[in-house]
Amino acid sequence: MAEKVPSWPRRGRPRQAEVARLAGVSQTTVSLVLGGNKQGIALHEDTRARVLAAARELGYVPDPAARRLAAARNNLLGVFSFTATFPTAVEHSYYPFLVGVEQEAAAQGYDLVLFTGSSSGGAQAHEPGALDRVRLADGCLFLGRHVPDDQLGKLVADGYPAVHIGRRDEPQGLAWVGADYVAASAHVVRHLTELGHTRLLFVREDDDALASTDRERGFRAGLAQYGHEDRSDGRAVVVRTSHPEIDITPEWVRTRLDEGVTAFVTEETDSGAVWRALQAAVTGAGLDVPGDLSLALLGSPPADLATGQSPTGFDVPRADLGAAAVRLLIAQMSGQEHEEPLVACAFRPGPTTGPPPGRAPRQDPVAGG
Amino acid sequence: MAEKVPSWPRRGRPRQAEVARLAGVSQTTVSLVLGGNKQGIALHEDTRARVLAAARELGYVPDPAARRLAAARNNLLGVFSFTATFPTAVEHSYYPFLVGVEQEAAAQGYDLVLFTGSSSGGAQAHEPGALDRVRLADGCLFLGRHVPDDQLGKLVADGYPAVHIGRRDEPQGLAWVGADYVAASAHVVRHLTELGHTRLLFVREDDDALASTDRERGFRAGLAQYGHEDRSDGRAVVVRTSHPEIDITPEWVRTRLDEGVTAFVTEETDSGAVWRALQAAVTGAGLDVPGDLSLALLGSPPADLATGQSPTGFDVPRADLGAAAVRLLIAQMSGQEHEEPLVACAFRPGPTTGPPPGRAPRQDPVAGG
DNA sequence: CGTGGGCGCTAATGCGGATTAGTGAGTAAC
DNA sequence: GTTACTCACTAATCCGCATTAGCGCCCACG
Repeated sequence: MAEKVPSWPRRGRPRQAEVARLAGVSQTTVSLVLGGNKQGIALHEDTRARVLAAARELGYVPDPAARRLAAARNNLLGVFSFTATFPTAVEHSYYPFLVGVEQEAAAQGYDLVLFTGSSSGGAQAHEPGALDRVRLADGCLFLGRHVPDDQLGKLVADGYPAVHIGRRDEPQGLAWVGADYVAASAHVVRHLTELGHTRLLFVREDDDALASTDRERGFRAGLAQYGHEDRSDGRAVVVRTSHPEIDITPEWVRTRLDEGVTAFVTEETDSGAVWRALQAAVTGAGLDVPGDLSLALLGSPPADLATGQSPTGFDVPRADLGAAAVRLLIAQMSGQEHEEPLVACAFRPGPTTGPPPGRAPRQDPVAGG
Repeated sequence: MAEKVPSWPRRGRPRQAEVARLAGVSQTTVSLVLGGNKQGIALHEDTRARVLAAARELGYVPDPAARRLAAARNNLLGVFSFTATFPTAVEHSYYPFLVGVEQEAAAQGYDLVLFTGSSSGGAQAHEPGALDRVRLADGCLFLGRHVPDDQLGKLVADGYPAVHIGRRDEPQGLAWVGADYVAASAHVVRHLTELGHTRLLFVREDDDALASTDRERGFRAGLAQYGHEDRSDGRAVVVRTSHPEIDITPEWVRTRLDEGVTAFVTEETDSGAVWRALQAAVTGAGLDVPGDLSLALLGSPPADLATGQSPTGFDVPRADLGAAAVRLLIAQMSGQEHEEPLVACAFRPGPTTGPPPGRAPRQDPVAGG
């Protein structure tokens, strides 16, 4: 009869038992010696040396699986995203986050496990139980808004360490890290104010993502803080549009300018539609930026427009967010309390803003700055 | 006395034993049901259902380490790169490969474990044993030329499933997948031949990377195959330069043209120096492409020049390579023999090639095509 | 009315290493 | 010459799961 011979592990790689035999000691002793004997058990120096020699001679390497089984942890952090983590379409890529995640994870001695919504032989993330796979890791990071609430909630309720990248309210108790859009947006308002602008207009798409809402809040807060409130005459400071390419025409822009608006602020979105429309309209109207008006973008321009110099605005520190998420997750795993979940965005000076027409930039610092 | 309670794992994560208790069966039965009962042991359908329900309710997920220890598989594929997997500098990014790796792995029901050279609490990849971490996964993909040979060789010798992305000779017996530069380069020669070019010049940097060597081989093979051999008068068909920006001047290009060269072929490199120099020289000489001469690039242009339309040449199918690597790895894990390790490059028509000056493109297919 | 044979399920064991509770030998103390 | 302790090391267990041998039970067959 054929011997039953396991395909892989039995080949070559020596066990502690083999080392023990060669050194003339027990497996326990080998484990002790190679494990550094943290429990301080008395061991003769000669024995130690013999074991070490034997291990070296056989080329012993511990089996990580066995080690982790015994140690009850695997030094693995999960990263789960509903969509492919590495989509072909670059604009939806999580890559920038992963840069930070990987660095921080590596620094903390963790490896990463990538779970994708479509993995596990066709199981989709919305199927019940699809998220359970992540339990394989010591803790898990979640990206994207499509992760199903109920399943995530269950993990959290079980006390499984989980951190969402991006602000998220839904599953109660879910930890998250997010960019401080409010402060960053207010900063842009401050910048424009310092340049001398007195009437700013925020143009946003008509959806209610938290990221959009936060930016609007920051914009309004900035207006209030930097003294735009009193100059307002009741006209809207924020406009919404669901069809930027239709609504935002050269005429529309001209009309706004006639009303006294000198600076337009808009936000980064998946499509970048508003930013595109605004640029097209301004160009179409034959206007000069920043000569005739200033433009600011709360976030980064769409990838396909990112070739030249970026417009004034701020950068979402995606790598920092990833790193912060890892730190928060690890803190959570070791039972520590939350760190600060908000990460500051970096203000980005740019060529699209300048003093309003016929006005020199203010030299004095704005109040409340 | 205080109960002995391990910090994390005992929390939340259910064991088969818990599932068994809930379902009112033994741990063995749970293992059988969840493991797909490959041994064909008779199990009542009701029992099966109860176990499944219990497992779902508890959110059971197998411990990969335990699974691996007991059965030697955990549906995890490793991805190891010496440098950070997500480097900040995009040009060295493994991203394109990962796109394919992730897709194929997901399709095959595997999750990915990312190992990095700098992980594991500061252990560096050149330290002995640094690569052993990958043994947690069922098999591992390796990227980059800096993976230490000796350690990789040891894994391979141990029969650990490993596949290198990119051709690699060094550790004996290491499987790899690579792009078929030879065929693709020959194809470019064919294309130029069909356009009517009779004297082609291959300009390459002075290094001996396998990728470069293969392209030259393909170029030469193409010359032979498409009938350039007999038209040769002994002049070099390949030139090497270690300082492209110095050697390749407008005058140099003019001289080559005077010698009868009508098409220049060069290759993708990290820096893209030859391609840059060639473009600069052609522009400097006031020559028109493809009116006065044709240019072809064996690979992709450097990222910063990739804005417009890409030159004639071919694309390295990085995503396909990643996917092929996964397939090869899985085949290896299941004991099957090697698949074809070479992946075809896609010929990329482009605006930089056309008929040579004063000559209409050939209408008849070339011989041997 | 044995008994052979599914059927449905479980006890027992092992994977490789970490940990805990000892065990035996030697020495010191009373 | 017991008792008391150290010292140096090991037997036994456990981690979580997969696998194997085998145990009752019920039915059919002779």
